[in-house]
Amino acid sequence: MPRQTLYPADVTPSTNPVPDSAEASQASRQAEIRSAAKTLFAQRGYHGTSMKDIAEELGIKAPSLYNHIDSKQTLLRDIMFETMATLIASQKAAISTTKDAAEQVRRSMESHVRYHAQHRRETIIGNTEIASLKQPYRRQLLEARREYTQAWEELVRKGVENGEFETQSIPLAVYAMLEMGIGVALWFREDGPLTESEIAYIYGDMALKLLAPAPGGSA
Amino acid sequence: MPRQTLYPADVTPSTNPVPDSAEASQASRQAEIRSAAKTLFAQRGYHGTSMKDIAEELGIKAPSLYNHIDSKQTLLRDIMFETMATLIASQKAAISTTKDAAEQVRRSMESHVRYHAQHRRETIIGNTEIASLKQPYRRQLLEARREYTQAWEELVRKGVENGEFETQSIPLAVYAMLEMGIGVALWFREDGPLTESEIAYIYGDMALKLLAPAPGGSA
DNA sequence: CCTACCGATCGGTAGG
DNA sequence: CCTACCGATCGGTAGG
Repeated sequence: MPRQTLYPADVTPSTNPVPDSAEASQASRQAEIRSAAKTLFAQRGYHGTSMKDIAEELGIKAPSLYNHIDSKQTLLRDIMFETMATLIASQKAAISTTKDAAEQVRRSMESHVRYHAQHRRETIIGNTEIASLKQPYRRQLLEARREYTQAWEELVRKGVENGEFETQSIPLAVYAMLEMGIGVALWFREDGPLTESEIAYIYGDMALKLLAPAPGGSA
Repeated sequence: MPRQTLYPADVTPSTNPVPDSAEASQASRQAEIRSAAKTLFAQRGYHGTSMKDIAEELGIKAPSLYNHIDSKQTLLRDIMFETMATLIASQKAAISTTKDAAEQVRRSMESHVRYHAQHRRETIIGNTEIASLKQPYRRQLLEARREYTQAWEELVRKGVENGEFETQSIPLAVYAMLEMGIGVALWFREDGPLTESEIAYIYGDMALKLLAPAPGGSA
């Protein structure tokens, strides 16, 4: 929807493997705008960032942005939806290669933590700017979040039913695990004392400890 | 600093146990403004809320607010600092009544969760509007946060040293515990399926599970 | 507590 | 991609 091409969506010229240069530069300019917006929205907030700020980041004037995007609001919307879609897809990929609940939780947590370590700007925007997203987009985004949470709850429920896990509350355990992983985005530094992989592993371990059955057993 | 009285700070008339009515209504009006600001900042964000919005909540015009407050920025600052001070004080109170590390962690977590369940607006503002806080206040607030985090780390370190706890990383375990408790503010509802006390207890348990030594022992 | 008002800035459009 | 410009709104002040 945000992408402007010379063709309507149903007549995309799929025969040309190399996009013509006008189209390519349009797309790359959009990517540059989106990246500048991510940096500034994360730093100053949506309402704290002006279109002029974004334009200056690219060395152009604010009105020129509108040759590439529809509005400030669609810029925010596209950033937030892309983020949720990527997160959901990465979890699906992570759990597809095993059937064991504990292993699925470990891989989900590692994927979750890696995503948030790699997408710090997007995470900050996602946590901070939900209120800045107008309807119906806000509702739709919360639905996408709900979908993600529910996938986690089903995973944990499966493990509880087969005795691998034990918890006083499945939803609370899931909220706790998701929230602690999101928090990684707030402090992770690529040049920090721990690598992304080390952190992902430790968080995977913590998730399993949270769900571990009591030593004595419950039966 | 935000409080306006008829007297300079060093000649407050402490002999009068009942504040005179002008002073009292000044103070209560300030409290009303701060409460309206908390609600709106949490809902729409700092930059998304205008002084006119806040004034309308009280049925007055925007310029009248300036009889009670210095600026929009000091309003935000006071909200955020009050929040951190309360949180730190409540943890100190929570750990003062026992010396056992596990029990201190449990009580800290319960206190942490209760605070965030009870102060949802303040938590949202605290997580969302750090960037809106100008220097030197932003720096000072982050220092206060650091103080809180360090108190937790010392608690956990003590438990690790005496063998009550086991973790691959003290700071990561602390970040995880703090973040999961903060998250309670995002979904807690007073009329929800679990009471604040039930949630606090479950989170206390989760904190201890996170720090539990492996069943086999490490020595 | 109000009205009247300030300069600054906002997102966005027109038109080239 | 630009300049010129729009109406709207912002935080805050003056003065009563």
